[in-house]
Amino acid sequence: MPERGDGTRQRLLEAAADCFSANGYDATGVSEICHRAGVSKGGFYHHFPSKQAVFLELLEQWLGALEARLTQIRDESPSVPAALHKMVDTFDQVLGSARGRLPIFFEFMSKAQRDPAVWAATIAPYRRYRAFFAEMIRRGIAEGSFREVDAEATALLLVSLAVGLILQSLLDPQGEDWAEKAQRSIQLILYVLQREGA
Amino acid sequence: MPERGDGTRQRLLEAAADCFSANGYDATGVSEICHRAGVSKGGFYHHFPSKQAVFLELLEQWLGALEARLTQIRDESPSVPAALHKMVDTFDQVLGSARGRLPIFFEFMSKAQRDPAVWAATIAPYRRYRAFFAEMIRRGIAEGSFREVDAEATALLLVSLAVGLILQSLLDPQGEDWAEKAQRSIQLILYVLQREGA
DNA sequence: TAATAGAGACCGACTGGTCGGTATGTGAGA
DNA sequence: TCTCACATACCGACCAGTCGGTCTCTATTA
Repeated sequence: MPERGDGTRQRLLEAAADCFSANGYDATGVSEICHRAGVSKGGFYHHFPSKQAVFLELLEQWLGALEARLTQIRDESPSVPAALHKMVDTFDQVLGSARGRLPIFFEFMSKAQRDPAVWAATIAPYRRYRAFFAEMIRRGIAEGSFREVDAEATALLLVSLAVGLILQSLLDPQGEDWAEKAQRSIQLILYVLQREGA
Repeated sequence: MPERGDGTRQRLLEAAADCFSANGYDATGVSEICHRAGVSKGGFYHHFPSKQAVFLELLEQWLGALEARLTQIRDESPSVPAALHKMVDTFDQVLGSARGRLPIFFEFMSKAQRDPAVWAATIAPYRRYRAFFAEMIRRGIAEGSFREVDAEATALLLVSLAVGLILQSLLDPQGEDWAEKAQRSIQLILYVLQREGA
């Protein structure tokens, strides 16, 4: 049962996400968020202690959703390579559906450099991602899909590649078919992982 | 022959770079830059039309220097794989020496999303990087070091990897030995490129 | 059931301070 | 004396956060 103020709170969060995406954190005023949500300034500060609190909550939502999606794909896939491929397949979905929201990503990174609170909120899930993929690699080795590679190093490679691709696709959205590029790159990596090489 | 005001201008640029690195673009006030440079606000606006102009000039300097360094390494190396390895070797140098300055990187990206001027200044050199590496790959194929891969796709892979590694090393500086990780990753890629695989 | 008291939701004017940028002044060199 | 390189003082806009107050819903009591 939704509490009385939950709708307002949610509207504020969504409005904030829109504004931050469109204009960036610093350039977005609290009053702008309020206007968009149809809430007064007082209402805003009733629900959130500060502008940054909204920012952090959005960060948590976003990273959490991504992790949930990845976990879901992993659990639905028959094998580790299949799961990785599936993740790449949804790459452009992720990019497409959240296109407008992704620019906040940079904002997070940028802020994380300076603000310990943001840093903690960013680095923790990020390390979980690395651990998540390392675990996948280990599983792949166990199930016989992969050679006996260094799981941590390979996970780092995968995450780096993903991060780099996302970053570039953000920077230059219509420059390339990013999903296809991602597809190719991951295939190359998988090829190396799977083969019995020297 | 240095003009009368060149020293001041340079001091302003350096002060701005320091401030932007330490606190970010938005959080840095023009007066802060002026104070650090020992110049008045009038002096600042005598040399630069706006705060953004300084930002753009720094961006240009930074990207240009990186490109020059890469070109130098390429021209000094006996073969393409050697050049790539050398570039990776200097990876931690780049990270280390410019550690403090690199966070502006995010700022650039962040701003490039919204500001056409910054976008243009960012995307142009970035595309040159991709072309630069594609050309290197092609050269590697010509000299017999590499298999006949898709040069553009491989260049994208390399750049993505580099970007991803840089980004992560910025986010989590003392988490890993990033130079070594980079080393490993690039070796993996080179291994694939060089071998005569199926 | 009706009156009442209180708590949480929300309003919007206001504040204290900051910041980018400008207008004007000034001293030194040509 | 004229110009260039800078200094000083200042403006107007803006913005995060505050504060006193109102409205509405709910729980209690008579």
